[in-house]
Amino acid sequence: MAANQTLYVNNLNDKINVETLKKSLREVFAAFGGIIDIIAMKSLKRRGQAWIIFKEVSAATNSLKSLQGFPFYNKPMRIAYAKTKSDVVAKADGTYVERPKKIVKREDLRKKTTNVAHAPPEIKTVSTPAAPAASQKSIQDRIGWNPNQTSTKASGGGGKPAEPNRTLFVENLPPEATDTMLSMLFRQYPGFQEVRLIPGRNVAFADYQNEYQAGMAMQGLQSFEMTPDVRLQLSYARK
DNA sequence: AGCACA
Repeated sequence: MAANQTLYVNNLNDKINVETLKKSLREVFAAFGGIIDIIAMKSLKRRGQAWIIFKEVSAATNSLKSLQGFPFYNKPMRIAYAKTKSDVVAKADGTYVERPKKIVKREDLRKKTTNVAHAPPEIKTVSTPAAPAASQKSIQDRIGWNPNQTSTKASGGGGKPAEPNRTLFVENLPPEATDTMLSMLFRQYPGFQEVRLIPGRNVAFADYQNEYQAGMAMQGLQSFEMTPDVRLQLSYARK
């Protein structure tokens, strides 16, 4: 696909409310350059996808390469260049031509309304503050998702497992893992407080409000497949 | 799976 300053992202978790999804996408992609807009919609045909419109093609290219397969709300992102130019950029180009509005067929309306009734409940968004906004520069320096990790054996620390407590010990992270990346993952679970990445080791600690919530997160994320051959290893932290 | 522009 030809390079484009707009990226097409799919395989997104469609249980996540679009507004929070867009915010989170922005957090992650903004590390690579200026973003003009992010478009995501929740209709049947369009959910699970988003368009990230960058100011520069180079930013699109870099983020495409580095974030391919990035675990985002529990699903690896699939990223490609968008097939066509976004309206905003065409407008700026002067190449924009009005496109005929989509006719909504009665069939589609019917589907839409029936589906509302049977729609699965949305995952409630956890009311934890977003990851502290690190400076543009520092994220840029530190983010880097390398999909070709070789898996390192998680030691588990050896010895007897720690008692359940509110802090999780996270092992087997790719060396380029960042706080932003990890908070994406852990903040989906209620009670999330913060995640601390330990520099130089492929390890982090994730705090929840109590050990019960930590346990839920541990169950949910245990062995999470960061890549086909790298799985997260979670245990309670030793104190 | 699905490439939009509210």
